[in-house]
Amino acid sequence: MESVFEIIAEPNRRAILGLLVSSQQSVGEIERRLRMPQPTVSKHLRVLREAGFVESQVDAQRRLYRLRPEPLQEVDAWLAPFRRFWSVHVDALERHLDRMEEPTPIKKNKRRKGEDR
Amino acid sequence: MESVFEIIAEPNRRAILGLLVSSQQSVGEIERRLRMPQPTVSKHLRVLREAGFVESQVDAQRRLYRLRPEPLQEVDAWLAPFRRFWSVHVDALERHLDRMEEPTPIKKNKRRKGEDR
DNA sequence: CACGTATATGCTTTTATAGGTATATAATGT
DNA sequence: ACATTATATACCTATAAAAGCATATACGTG
Repeated sequence: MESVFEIIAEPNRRAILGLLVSSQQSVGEIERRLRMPQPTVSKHLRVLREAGFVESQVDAQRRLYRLRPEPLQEVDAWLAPFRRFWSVHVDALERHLDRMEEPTPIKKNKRRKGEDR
Repeated sequence: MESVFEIIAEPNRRAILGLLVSSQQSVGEIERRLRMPQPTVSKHLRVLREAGFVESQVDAQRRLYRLRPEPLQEVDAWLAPFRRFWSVHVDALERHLDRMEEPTPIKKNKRRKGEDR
């Protein structure tokens, strides 16, 4: 499990991260809220911990897990160039739609055979 | 392969998306630039296409693939609550570091056994 | 010290997916 | 019609990882 992307590919792990974003939780709380077997929770928490997504603090027999920002920031950073891409394309779409406002000569269908979408 | 997260978990697919962000490419161009066997490229492109990350346009024997924004925007949307989380925590860290500027009484090590990080 | 509670780990089985190689399909030019 | 180029797909194998269950470890309390 090398990359942060593989870590967040697992739905249960995303659910756990989603829980922890509001506040820290014990393993048992996560177990109850997500209705997930305890070993499953512990195993996913281990993966998340070793990848730096969460850290734990001992509180008697409990372990309180809380979020750490770095790995998700890494995902955020990876998205940066694509954000630029799609803002450009929203602009292009808007310009296109603007042109649609004009008198509207009816166009022929120019789609070619084998082209999708 | 249900979720967008599983799709981008694969490094070759992320590489392909990274290539396409600048401009559309044919399968052969992707193959050469990423030094990836052609069937590998085609298979990953199929996955990406079926998940809506890319679309293709026929150009003679070639197929030109280009990016579509929606699935990555979905990832971006998933990150939103975490962004709020880490901006809060950067603030907290800053306040903490500010306090460190003060006269600095030497503290004892309070870490408990079994606590990580 | 025995017991209950909380969490972690070990083992086994199942499943999904990526890679490799060969081959199929499609379009083009001669 | 045939050869060439470009891309897609089929089949097989290897591998990794998730789930389930049992069990181990750790702490706290009577």
